[in-house]
Amino acid sequence: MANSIDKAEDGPYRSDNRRQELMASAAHLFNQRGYDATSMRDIAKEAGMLAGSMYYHFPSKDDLIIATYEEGTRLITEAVVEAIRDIQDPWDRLEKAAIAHMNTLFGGNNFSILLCADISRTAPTLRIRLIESRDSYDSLFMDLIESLPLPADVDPTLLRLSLLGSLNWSSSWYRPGGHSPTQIAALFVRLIREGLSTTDFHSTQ
Amino acid sequence: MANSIDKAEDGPYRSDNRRQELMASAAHLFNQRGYDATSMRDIAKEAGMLAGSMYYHFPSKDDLIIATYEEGTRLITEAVVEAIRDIQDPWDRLEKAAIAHMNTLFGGNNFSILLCADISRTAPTLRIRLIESRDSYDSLFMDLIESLPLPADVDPTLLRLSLLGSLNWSSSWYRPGGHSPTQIAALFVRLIREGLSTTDFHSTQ
DNA sequence: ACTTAAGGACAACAACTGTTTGTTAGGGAT
DNA sequence: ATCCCTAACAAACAGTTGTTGTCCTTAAGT
Repeated sequence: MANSIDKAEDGPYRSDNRRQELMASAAHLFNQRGYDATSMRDIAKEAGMLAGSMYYHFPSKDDLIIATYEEGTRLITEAVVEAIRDIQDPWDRLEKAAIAHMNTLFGGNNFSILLCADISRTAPTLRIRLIESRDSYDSLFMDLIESLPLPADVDPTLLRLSLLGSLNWSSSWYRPGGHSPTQIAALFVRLIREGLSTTDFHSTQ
Repeated sequence: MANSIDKAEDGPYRSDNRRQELMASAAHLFNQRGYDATSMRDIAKEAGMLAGSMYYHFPSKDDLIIATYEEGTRLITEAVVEAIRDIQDPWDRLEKAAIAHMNTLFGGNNFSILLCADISRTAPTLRIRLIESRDSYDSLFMDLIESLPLPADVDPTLLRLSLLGSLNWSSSWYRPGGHSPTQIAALFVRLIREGLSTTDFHSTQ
């Protein structure tokens, strides 16, 4: 299951092709230092090759960035879709989705968490491609939220932005050892579902 | 009121000192392109001087970054403190604080919105200084949240992170013309206060 | 065993990075 | 009228950036 990732397209590849390792190294460093602060030489060094050699696999740094980012959306989309497959209740679906979202972000895969980085300050050409990729994932949450029984005066888009804001912002403060990703996601969904009113109406569960 | 900003410390300055313009140009570009993608020459050009000349005002790029960032925390702290001064009710105080927060972010000052940029991927030396500055602002919200009547099973820290996550994430999607900063802030506070339960218990106000 | 292309090493590129240097025009106080 | 210091210019610094071309090695197909 590890040797067919992302070679969906075509072409003959040798068994010692290191495209995957390259992407993993890139994702790791992008997370650690950000896109700009990570040089092609840094990535190559971590992957055990020279900078110029990477241009066999990726025509430019931007293409490498896009590839890792899209791998991130692919993985997290897969996880969320799987998590809500058999759930019917709209609120439950949202909760399971949020939990899968968080567990994927902090579950060891270095790709999905790239989605949490703010891309609004990157170069326009690159940004457009990344936004495109993320939008397809966001629409998944949009559907979940529009399935909720909402008060008429609440904009579902604003609601999605609030939830995803809370969840994604966690990438800047989450550290293993405290609350688990599952706990965090469950609380954040509970917040927008029940609020914090201590009137005893909602103190159960 | 515009000529005494940030010259609180000491020293004789000439009336044509352009430190302020320099900081404004820097903040503008930092917001637009991010720290790394903004070169000293870019900033100097926007301010109408040469790169080397900036080193009279700031000993390094990091110092310039820190100065603009701290100006941002100063301004937003001022706005929030002012907004909650005469409010007593804990929930009202939180709401007014969130509203002041958002209005300052998008109110035209180019400094405060720097607080919304994710700094977890910047160079460690710089990051420490920025975190220090932001923590002092965050503690303001921590106090507001700890004053709320909270259920025992809700971690106030997690609550603060959820709210500030929602609010700050808006810097990546907010555009004038849609919902106002005030509306957005009010909704986000209402969410964690009442939730979205459509059981009619909380549909008043 | 031979051929071919995949995969990568290596060196060099021009452009750009933050920073430093030496120097100078001019405002402010004496 | 003098002198100091602010504020900026202009040019250069050494290092790093993404990228490219050329060359070599090696795995796979026949």
